[in-house]
Formats: sequence, structure tokens, C-alpha cells
Amino acid sequence: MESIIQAVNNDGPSNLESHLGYWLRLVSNQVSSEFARALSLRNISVAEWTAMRRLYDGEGLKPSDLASSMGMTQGAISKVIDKLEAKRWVDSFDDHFDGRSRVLLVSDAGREAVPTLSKIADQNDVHFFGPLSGRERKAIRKILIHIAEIHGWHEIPTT
Amino acid sequence: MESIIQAVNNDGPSNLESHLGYWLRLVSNQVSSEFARALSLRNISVAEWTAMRRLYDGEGLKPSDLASSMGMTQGAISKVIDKLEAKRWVDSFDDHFDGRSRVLLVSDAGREAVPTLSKIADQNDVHFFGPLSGRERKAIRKILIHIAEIHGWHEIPTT
DNA sequence: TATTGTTATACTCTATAACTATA
DNA sequence: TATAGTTATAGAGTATAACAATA
Repeated sequence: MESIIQAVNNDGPSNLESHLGYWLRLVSNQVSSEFARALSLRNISVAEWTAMRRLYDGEGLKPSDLASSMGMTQGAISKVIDKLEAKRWVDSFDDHFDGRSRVLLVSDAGREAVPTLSKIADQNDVHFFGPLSGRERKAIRKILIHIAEIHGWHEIPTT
Repeated sequence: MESIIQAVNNDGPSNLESHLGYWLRLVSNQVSSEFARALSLRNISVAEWTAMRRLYDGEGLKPSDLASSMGMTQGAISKVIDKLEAKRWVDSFDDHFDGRSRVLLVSDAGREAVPTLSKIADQNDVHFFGPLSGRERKAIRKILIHIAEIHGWHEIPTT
């Protein structure tokens, strides 16, 4: 086990900095909280952005589809949908095939909003990862995707 | 700007998956929430672990030192210290040089607990990053540290 | 009986600001 | 006046469980 922990100090318990999880959390928290701050200027949460982007491609998703694709519970996704409906970015309709279910559709206003939001996401990426070399960006992307594949997280969390 | 966004679909707004921030968040959230779950079995939060590990090395820190090294406010660190004192892992004393301040010391019980907690952190790292190759682990560590250096986060957040 | 979705409740985490006691 | 630390308050986010409607 010791072998994969990068030893900085051989005496005593492992350092915070010896764990990859520590660096991942440090960088991810900074990148995500800045992204959240940028979105919050428009009163949008990261979960709302993610849901909008998913719905934009996958029109006609049910709340339960959206929840599982985002790694959230149905109770949590229900609140996110409430907020998107309040913004008039999403409309929900009865599912003719299953009376218990709902079908979620992005409204015209929602469809107009997505490119603006995706530009905010683009800018956030450019700000934090632009200073890296192209090789570094390619490498970290590949490794992160590899980790996600190994653990079977293809369509899990985000928020 | 487009150049650093990995285009998956050239039509329309950028994909979630085109952003490095998305993959970073996905992987970090999974790794950190599993770590938090493992610690919570012992009623410990990630912030408490981080504080203990910092105090273990830097004996005699003040609450404000700890707060800034963890990227938390003084109000937030105060609650973390309360919990560590309730566990009898940390004792605080008057600072003879400044009556407003406090000096935080890890107790014997706290000193005994740290190696156990650091093993939990080790195991979490092994679980998530052990399946990578040594080259991949080295590469992602180097790139994450590079990002932290570029943006001046040497001693920032963690929770 | 099981499932979809909503709602009510509670909990954790944290930031902000008011407050106290020193400096 | 400014600073260190605490406390009170509030908000975000989410999980859990109870619930209504439908399968």
C-alpha cells in the first residue's frame, strides 16, 4: 500500500499532501466554486446548469432519468426542476404512456439560455486550464476519464 | 478559446464532457464523498481530519492560522475546533503574548488518533488510484500541483 | 404491491455579521 | 480603532421518509 502514497516524510502518519485525493479536492473545489460563483451572478446553480445541458440534448427525459444521470435522488432533482420551471426554462407534461411520470422539455427561452451558460463553462475552463500546456490538458483529461471508467462512473454525479 | 475545449460535438453549445472542470468535479466528488463516508463511520468530518493533520505537524497554531491554511473563515474554523475539543483531541490555551488569541495543541488521545485516520486516507487513495499505472499517478499528481502553483493555492482549501 | 414523483423534515456545512475581549 | 475569536443567524444542498397517484 505504501508504494502508491507519495512519501514526503517517512516518519509518522502520511501527509495531507501525500494523497492524490487531497490535490484533487484542492483543485476541484477551487475550480468548481469559481464556476458556481460565476453562475450565481445569474442566479443559477451548478446542478441547474448540468440539468439544462442534459435536457438540451436529451429532450423528453423523465425526472428519474435526469436524477440518475446526475447522481441525485428524486427528492433533490424535484427541487432543481422546480427552479428551472420557475425560470420558464423547462416545461413538464404528462406522460401518455405512464400516468405517474412526467416528460421534461426545454422551452424556447431555455434553449436560448444554454449557449450563454456553456460559454461561462468554457471561460471557466480556459481560466483554470488555459495556462497548462496542450500535453498536460490532454494527459489529465485522459487520466480522469480513465479513473471514471475504472470505477464505472460514466453517467454519474457532477454537482 | 475554442482550442482548449475538447470538441466532441461541433454543433451547438459545448458539451458537459468537453470541460476538464466537469471531469475533475465528477472524479473529485466521488473520491471525496467516499472518503467523507469512511470518516463519518467514526463521526469525523473531512475538515476535522484536515485540521488534526495540520495541528499534528504545526503544534501551537492559532485558530486564525488554521483557518487560513484551510481556506475557511474564522467562524467556520471555530466550530471545527469545538468538535475536536469535544472529542478531547485538541486542547486550547491562552496565548501569553496576546490575550485575544488561543494556542491549539493536540492531546495525547489526538496524537494517537492521527495515524488511524491517515490510514483511512491512505486506503481511500489506494482504492481509487491504485488501479492506475505508476506513470498515470505521477502524471496527474504533477499536473494537479502545477495547476495549484499557477493559481497560487499552495496553502488553500481542502474541505 | 411496486413505482413515479412531490413534499416535509432534518442535518451538515459554511458564510456573514453582531458581539466580546483584548490590543 | 483594529484585531482574535465566538456566537447567532441564515442559506445552500442533499438525504430520508411519508405521501398521493398510478401501475
